[in-house]
Amino acid sequence: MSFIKPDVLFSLVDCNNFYASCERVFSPKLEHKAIVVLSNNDGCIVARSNEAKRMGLKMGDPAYQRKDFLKKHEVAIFSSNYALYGDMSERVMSTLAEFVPEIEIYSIDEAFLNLTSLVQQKPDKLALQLKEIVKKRTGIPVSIGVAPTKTLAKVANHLAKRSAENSGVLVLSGDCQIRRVLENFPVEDLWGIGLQYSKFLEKNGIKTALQLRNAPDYWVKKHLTIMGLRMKYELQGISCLPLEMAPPPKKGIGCSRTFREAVESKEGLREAISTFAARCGEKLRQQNSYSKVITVFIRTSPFQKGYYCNCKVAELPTATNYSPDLIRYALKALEIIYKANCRYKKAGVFVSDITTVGGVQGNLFERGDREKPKKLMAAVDAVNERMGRGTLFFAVQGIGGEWRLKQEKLSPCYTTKWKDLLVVRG
DNA sequence: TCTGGGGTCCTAGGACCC
DNA sequence: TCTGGGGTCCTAGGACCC
Repeated sequence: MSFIKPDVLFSLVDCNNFYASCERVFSPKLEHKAIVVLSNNDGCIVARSNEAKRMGLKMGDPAYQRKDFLKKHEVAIFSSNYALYGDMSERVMSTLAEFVPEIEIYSIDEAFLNLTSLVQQKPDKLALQLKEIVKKRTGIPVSIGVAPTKTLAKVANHLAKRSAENSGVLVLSGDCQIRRVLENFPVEDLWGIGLQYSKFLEKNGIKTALQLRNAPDYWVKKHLTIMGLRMKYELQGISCLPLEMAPPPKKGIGCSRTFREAVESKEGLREAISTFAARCGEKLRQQNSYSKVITVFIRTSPFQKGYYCNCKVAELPTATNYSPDLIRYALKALEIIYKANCRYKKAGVFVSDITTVGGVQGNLFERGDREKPKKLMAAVDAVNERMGRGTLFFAVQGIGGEWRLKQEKLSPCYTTKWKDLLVVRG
């Protein structure tokens, strides 16, 4: 029995080792060299070039535990440079969009494409062309999987990446081929199967994607929820997950950081919390929405004795995206949960109960001009957009401070700062 | 000494309404 | 024909993704 509708064709384009590849684009001497990129505060390894993967470096390895190893093997180390990666991502995505109008930008380094209307050409040829043009224009290597559903396109992509012989492109078509592939595909590598589910499935004798595909509907739904059932159908070639071309507005927005050094003073925390609240405001304004609930949390290191973690959820009198308001209420919340003599290592601010511009509830007791704060924020955002984030900020956010990021191995912002522009010598 | 950050969705269970 | 507490909202918690 075949469920395959040959007229629908999804593709997943995934940048190979994205952060590491971005760094390599601007340092060609790193070609064929091992590269790792670290998380904020140079904490953990979050990206690795193939060479680094082959050395046994793992995603999430704490950097300090690997310091000697990295040095000994002359691994190139970078702090995360999100300005660079974000800009490179835009270049990759706009290149793809130029050739395939139906595109869903799924993450900073992945996009789903709908190739259905483009398969006058053979899909494998088309995918290969896309891969080449992206590499040529941006310098970023990508892998491409093509299949009748998103979940199968993920499978195809996974295999394309791992086998050199299909040159980074794999088209899955026909139920026979799909079954053959799924029979050898570990269930834990499926999109939507994490550690807990894979342990559970293993215990129940399900080790391959094909076994999951063949499990009874009611059993899958009972234990893996409706999401699991959808996944099962998708593995059968029945598309349940449509392409989402316009990202829906976020339902919650947050900003949190681990501090470079522990913070004990209330003043230090006030700076950090103000900065996070202001950032939440920026993000809200970016998607034209307002929030009515703000949550503040602070915590000490969970790896140390005397762990303290607390949060305060506060309802705002009226939905807002005005940074001074958000800062004011966040600091009020901080007062309630702050405990002296703690070495705080992390803090954050979340905003939720988000409404769109038109949905704001007025407040009877609200005073003053509604337009003025709006104009002020628009002006601040415009300056920061042009001159770089943090050019204009509120005094309470402070400058310096032990909580700010450690980024000792930061590469230049080659594509977003004039002063960092790459200089080519003849 | 040193261990990231930002999201999504689903379900169960309780409160409350009729 | 079958003849039963049902429906809605909210929250906490747990799974997942990159």
